[in-house]
Amino acid sequence: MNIEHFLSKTISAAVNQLFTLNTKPEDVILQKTKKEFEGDFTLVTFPYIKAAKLSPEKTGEAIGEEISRLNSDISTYNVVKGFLNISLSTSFWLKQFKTISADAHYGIKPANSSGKQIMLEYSSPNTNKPLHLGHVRNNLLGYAVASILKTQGHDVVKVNLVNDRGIHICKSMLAWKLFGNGETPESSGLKGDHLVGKYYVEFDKAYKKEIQELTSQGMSKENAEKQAPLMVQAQEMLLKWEAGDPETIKLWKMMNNWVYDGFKVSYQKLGVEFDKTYYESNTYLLGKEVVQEGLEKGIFYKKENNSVAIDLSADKLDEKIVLRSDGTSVYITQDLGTAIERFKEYPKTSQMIYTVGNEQDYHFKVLFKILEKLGYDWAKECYHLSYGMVELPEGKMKSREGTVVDADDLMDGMVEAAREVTEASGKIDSFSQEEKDTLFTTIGMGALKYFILKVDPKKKMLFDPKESIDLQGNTGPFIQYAHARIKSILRNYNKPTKDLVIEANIHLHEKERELVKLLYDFPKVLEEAAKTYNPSDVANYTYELAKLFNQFFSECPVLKEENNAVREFRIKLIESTALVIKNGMLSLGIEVPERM
RNA sequence: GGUCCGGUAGCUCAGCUGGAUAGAGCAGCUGCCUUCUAAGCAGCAGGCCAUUGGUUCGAAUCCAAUCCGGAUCACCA
Repeated sequence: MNIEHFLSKTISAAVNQLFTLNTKPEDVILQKTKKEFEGDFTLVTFPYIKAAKLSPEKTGEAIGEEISRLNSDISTYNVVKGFLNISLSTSFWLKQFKTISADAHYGIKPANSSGKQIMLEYSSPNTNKPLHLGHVRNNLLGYAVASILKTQGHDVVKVNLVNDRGIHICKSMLAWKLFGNGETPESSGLKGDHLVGKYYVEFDKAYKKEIQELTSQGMSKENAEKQAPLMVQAQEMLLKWEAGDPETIKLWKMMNNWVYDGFKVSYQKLGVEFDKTYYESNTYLLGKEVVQEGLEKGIFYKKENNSVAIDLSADKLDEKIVLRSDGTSVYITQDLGTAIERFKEYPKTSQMIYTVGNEQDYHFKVLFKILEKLGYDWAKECYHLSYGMVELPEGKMKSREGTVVDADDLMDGMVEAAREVTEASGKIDSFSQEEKDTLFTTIGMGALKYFILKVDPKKKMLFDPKESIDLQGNTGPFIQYAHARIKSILRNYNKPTKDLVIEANIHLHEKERELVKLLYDFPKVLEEAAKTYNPSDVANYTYELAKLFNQFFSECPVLKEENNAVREFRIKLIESTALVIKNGMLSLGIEVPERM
């Protein structure tokens, strides 16, 4: 039921006949007719005027006449300069809509029906600090892309790779040991991840002070950074950890568990989840065999100092070290090992997607290239879902310096803002307290999620904490509101809608026709978003649909419509609209309320 | 310096596989609630699409150069 395709066929047949051309249907470029003009689809006639030996207008007329003759679904056409605007008949659109409204899963393919399994990694936090706005973008983006891929029938395995080891955790541990006085989440009343983050900041403050003292004594900045007692101690702690020192491991486990307790709460508020969680403490040694394998295949080479490297200069990626001279792994070694391990663990997986910020673009180019050179055929299916940084008006966020927008604060603030607006409206006075709280969360989180997801992932985005996220206009709550309005009408109707018949001979209001046309686009939008890993397509589409519904709502009565056939069509129309809004939003990880 | 990404209304963003008069929202100004939810609708105002050249019947969109901003080029992760 691809309309463009069958129109293209008609058009190519027409131009081939008229102008003795050999155009294929896929060469015909159709676009949606702009709002200011009458029509459903537009053909630009310039490409044909040469063969036609006619003016653009006459060419358009000729094609229009011929396709109307060939295809009875084309009701009228008009020509404006070099543009042929084609209108399909109302009965044709109603036929399309009948199919749409009969499909309870319109646009959504059955679970696991594609036969393709995709592993998608996202979130991947460090355990030395709480989540901030940057992580929020990562989590929401990863979860949304996973959901969108699921609408295409793919089996998506969501994985988290927790960075639970390394020097940064040792910094928090050391600071807690030195300055913490045994403080715990219970004793401080702080959420575990926030408590650990507090000591990460403490470390940095004390460390900076040490550096300053040393440099004022005449030491170079570089040396001071290395020789500051705190840094030396942190390094020692890391060595102890790697050696399995019981006391260090005990401290590490305790503090990491505080963090996990905290993350659990944040993840739940964000509404994200994972099928599998990996920990770097288990994977950081992986990849050494891979290096051996690469050496044997001659893909890697040993340098004089015993480190192992690969030359990627032919691919414009320079030389890259894959093993240090002391034989230990670098970051990319782990990633190589982990990737290979995962494909062994999930043999059905044919693609791996990494949701990681664009500051690591280079890293992933190198990673995929090495995997390819090692001969893993799935390497070309690996994809770096690279997203832009979230910036504040004063620039990048820095955890160490505390210039971050905390994820928990942000979420709580949004829910609170939703509460204020909702209570002021007085529309939910009959709700129970529990229903109210759920609604505030739905709206507040809807606003936050939509705000982030409507922006093209590739682009960096700006967030100004002084200007709170809007609840009006192009926002999540605007879309949620349209859904709630429809549900309200359907509640008032209070009868089953299943047996309502869509009559073929009703006249369509302009907004009704637009709604049908826009609903028709939904499956393509999801498909495209899945193909390009871009939730913003779905977000923008859903907003367009909600806006169009609001226009329809103010111009067309539903329950008060006196003509039976029209009224019943409208009920079906808004029912499908609500379903598409809901499924569009759910594919972004955003809930829609029945009432608000 | 090399590579990559970006520069569209006062602000935040769409549009970028070339097509008609460049779109939304916010902020500002006007109207519209005794009628299915006004978190809404209708309207006004706001633009040398960074600059310059090129390709084309046609360029915000493609190409080149320049300017501005950011990222990256570790035996860090």
